[in-house]
Amino acid sequence: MGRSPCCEKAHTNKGAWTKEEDQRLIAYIKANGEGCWRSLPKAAGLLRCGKSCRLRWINYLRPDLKRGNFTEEEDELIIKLHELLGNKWSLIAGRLPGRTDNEIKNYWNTHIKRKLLARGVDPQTHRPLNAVAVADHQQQLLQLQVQRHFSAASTGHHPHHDHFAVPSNSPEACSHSSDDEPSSATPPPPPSRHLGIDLNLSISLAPYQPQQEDQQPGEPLKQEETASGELASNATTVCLCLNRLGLLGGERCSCGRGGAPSMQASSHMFRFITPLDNSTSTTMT
DNA sequence: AAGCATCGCAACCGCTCTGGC
DNA sequence: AGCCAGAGCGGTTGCGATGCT
Repeated sequence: MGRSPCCEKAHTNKGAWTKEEDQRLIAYIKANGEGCWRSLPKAAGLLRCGKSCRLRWINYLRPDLKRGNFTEEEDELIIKLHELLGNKWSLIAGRLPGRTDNEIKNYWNTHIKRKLLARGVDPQTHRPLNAVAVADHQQQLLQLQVQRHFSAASTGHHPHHDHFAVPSNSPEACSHSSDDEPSSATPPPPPSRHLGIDLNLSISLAPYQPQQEDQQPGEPLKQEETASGELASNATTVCLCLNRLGLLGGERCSCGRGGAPSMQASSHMFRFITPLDNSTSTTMT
């Protein structure tokens, strides 16, 4: 049977958008907001498919887009995020306010790849080129875990509205021993960090908060403490670490964020703390 | 100046995921 | 449970701009 096409291709324009089309789209979205892309072109008087309208808006016309060159700090952040997430451009874009997945993807392919190669680093594995073959398997495992974790958790809203940090590679990122049993000799985990960036995974229903002015690039976001009052008080963090998702055999989580992950109306923050050690990788099939 | 090669980015395509029925 | 529409994502393509011969 097959799916009906997203638009009536015979009667739609293709190729570059004209100024007039842009104006129509902007005017319509300003008046009516985003949503229902399929019906938007007709309503806005555009001979475009809804998908094309969405892309044009998200990648080019959105008022909060930051046009212009990427900074050195953005470069490094993209590299670090890519090392952890792989080609999950929308997730990476979620950490770069004003940048789109498409923009980052293009920038990666045209600039950063070359930059890494010049450094003697493989752009896919982020390992020294001569060590790529050896490390390839391990890196793929790490990326697979992270990607699966994200895909299980972050679907449903535009990445621009996601606030997340990167999951930890540290097995200690979240203790998965029982609350009831005193935890083993393992000391309380340090703030989860990896490659110099915050490794706590938080997805918020609230819009992404840009880094604070005084915050250094690559430094963990301080949203919970610094996004002051409103967000901090409203953001009930819900633990969604893997064992609560049933991926580690249902052990009880003792990360202190868990409890019953009741999705209260005030629960605007979801935290993912993932133990990504070798033992878990085998369970995540 | 013309022709060709390369680069960079906007846009498209095909697929997956999700939610509603 | 299965189907379908809508939305979103990542890979790829097309084409204008730029550089080189």
